[in-house]
Amino acid sequence: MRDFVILGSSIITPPPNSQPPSSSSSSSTPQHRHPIIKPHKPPPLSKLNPLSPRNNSSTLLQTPLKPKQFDTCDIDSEVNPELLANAVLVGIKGKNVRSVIESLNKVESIAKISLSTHLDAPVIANECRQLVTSGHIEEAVELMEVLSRFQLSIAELVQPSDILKRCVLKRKPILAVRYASLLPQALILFCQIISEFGKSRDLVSALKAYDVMKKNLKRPNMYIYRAIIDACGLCGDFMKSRYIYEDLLNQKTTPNVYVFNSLMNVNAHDFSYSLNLYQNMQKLGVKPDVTSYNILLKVCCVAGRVDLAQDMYKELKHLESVGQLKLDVFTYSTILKVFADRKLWQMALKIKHDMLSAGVSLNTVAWSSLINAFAHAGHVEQAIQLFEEMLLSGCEPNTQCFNIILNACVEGCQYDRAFRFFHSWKGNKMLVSFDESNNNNSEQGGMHNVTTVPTGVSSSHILSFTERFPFAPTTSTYNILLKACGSNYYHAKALINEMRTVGLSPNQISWSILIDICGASENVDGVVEILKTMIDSGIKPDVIAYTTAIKVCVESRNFTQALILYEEMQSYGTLPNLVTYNTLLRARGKYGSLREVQQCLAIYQDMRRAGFKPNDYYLEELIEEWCEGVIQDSGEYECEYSYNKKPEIERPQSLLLEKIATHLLKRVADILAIDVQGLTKVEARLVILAVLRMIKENYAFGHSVNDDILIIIGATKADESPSKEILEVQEAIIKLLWNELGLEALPAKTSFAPNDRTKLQNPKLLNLSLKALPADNALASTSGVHTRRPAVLQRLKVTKKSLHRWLQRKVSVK
DNA sequence: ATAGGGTTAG
Repeated sequence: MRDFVILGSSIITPPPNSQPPSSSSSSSTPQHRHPIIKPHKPPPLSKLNPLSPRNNSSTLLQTPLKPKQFDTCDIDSEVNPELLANAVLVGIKGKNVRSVIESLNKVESIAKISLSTHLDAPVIANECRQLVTSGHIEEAVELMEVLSRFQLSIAELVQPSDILKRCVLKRKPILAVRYASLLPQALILFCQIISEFGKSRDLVSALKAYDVMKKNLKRPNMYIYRAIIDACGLCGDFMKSRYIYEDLLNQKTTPNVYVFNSLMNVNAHDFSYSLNLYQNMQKLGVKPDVTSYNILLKVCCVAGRVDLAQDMYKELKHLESVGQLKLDVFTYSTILKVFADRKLWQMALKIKHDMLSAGVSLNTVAWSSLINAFAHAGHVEQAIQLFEEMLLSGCEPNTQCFNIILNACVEGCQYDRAFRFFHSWKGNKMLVSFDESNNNNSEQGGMHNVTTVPTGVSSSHILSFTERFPFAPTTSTYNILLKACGSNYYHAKALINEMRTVGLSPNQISWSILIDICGASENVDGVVEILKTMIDSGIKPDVIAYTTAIKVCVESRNFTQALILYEEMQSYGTLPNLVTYNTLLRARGKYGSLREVQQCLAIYQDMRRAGFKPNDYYLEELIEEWCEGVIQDSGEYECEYSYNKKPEIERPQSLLLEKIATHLLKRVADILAIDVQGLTKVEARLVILAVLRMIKENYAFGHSVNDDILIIIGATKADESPSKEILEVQEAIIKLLWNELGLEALPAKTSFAPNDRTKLQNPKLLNLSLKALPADNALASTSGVHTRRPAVLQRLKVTKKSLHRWLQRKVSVK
């Protein structure tokens, strides 16, 4: 490290008299007079480093290494160079690199000893290579560092890309930077180090390398900034890219257009942030280029903002017409995808026309997007026609393009046709062993005619073209084909096996589709088995796989298994998302027992805790079906469910459930009050309905209601109006009781504070309830004495009389 | 130097 810092800074701050490394006169400088190992005259970059994008690196490169100036020290300056050189070679050959390095470090100064004249460069180079290939990169780099101090050019010793790749593999960012610092093309290599770590998804190392580089760079280097920002994007850590950006701004450095483009690209999924970057860019006077606009179009695309994308496109077209900029094939491809995603095939066709009149020819990607617009819209024939047109225009299809055609067939429910294409492209080498007639009959549904009548001509036509092109199916191809299996589980399983025989492996998507297919026959056991197979084969089921499996359970009315999977996924660290919760709650109609409803409520609570917006719609449906549904067929439920059982409360930590539990555990005679304090209006509604259902069911067992029931809504300070939340809950409860259940609900005096005057003075509430609550005003105005109680309980009273009426009703009023 | 296309759950 100590050496590196010096070397690193020497790269960044060239001595005033230094020459660029590519300069042909460099060999005459005094630094380069050593005869055996060639002086610093780098070979062409392309040869030296296949990774480097350009040979002309003069703008990137700063200077050759400045030799380290050793401190004057007490080391023997009379060392015999020949002896030392010999010792070095012996040390190297004896694989004692440490001792070599130590020996060399003892040498005080190149002015006093010209060791290099005595060293045999090819031997050292060979040893260095061996050190690298045997994996001893630390020693190799250290040795090269020492050698570089003796003016020995180390550029030719080993392929830089080879060492760097090993450093990336071994996650040695600092070693990589140390090594790169020894070479004249250090800055190019710096960028490569960062991007290679990024590609191997090792952002930690990329950032370490970046930090070390930054410390040794005098000025911020835009290439390096762009590299680290892209690495953040590759590793999915867009937040890091933002910190780097802020760091730049804090240094009062203005990023260039490339850095801004990379930033926008990495943050493309955050619409407002990207737009903000674009605005800042303009504020700082950085002129956007076509790429900037292309990325902004992509931002609109991922945000699903077709409107904005269209506006932008029009604006760009205008800029083009006044000669300010030229739209390229990327621009057109992106806008094509915008339309393809929305199935706007007419608009996509218009873009194709625009391209042709602008003289921009469609490439494979543009064709693919165009075809996909038709595929998504279910227009199989047009998609295939365009595919042929593409082939005729001389554009070569690739696997993704083939996949789009296969998917077009699948989205058009022409499953058989998808398989025919697949097999013809594959040259019929691998037919899956399944009964094709069975597939035809069971999978085609209403589209059966399509697969037999008009397709023959078109398909064989395409065949004649596509035979010339290589078709290498990928996992995506097989996933599309899996969908083409419809509900034929055996066919799907055969495809999964086929994947393995062609060297592909099923991914999460493959397994999810298989789960879905298996579930079509309500085969819950099969689904559980697939999840197990998935885990055994090293693929962790993701949210979608679990949610699909849960969907199968729910649709097969196996709520218990659904809950097991729900628990299992969390124990494996896979968090349920909104879809998962909705899938579980969607099963509301399938629930009957109190316990199942409670489990459902627990899920609802989990959902809220996980930060998802409670889905009132599902919840209200749940309650309606559970509570009011029972009212409708009140004659049957006694035998169906046992209400003497104590309900099992699974999550006592949940406030809602806790409250429901407290109420439901009480015997009917004890139910005097329903406490809904701290609950939202939806939750309060739930608790009340749950208690009412309990009462109703107990009534069927012969227990009646002996008193009014109080509903405690919340506490209010004596001199203040009830909070907005309390009033909202109260309003909802009154609405529920009066309008939906036909129960009589009146404000109840509280024992804490006799003055309830403020309670119903909220105009909103008055509007809603006064006409239904004739007793209310009288009650509120009776008391005139202010007390100084700290809290007033906001309560409603449900009258015994109305409860009796409600209990005796056989059919719901709804 | 940066940017574009295909497959999964409600």
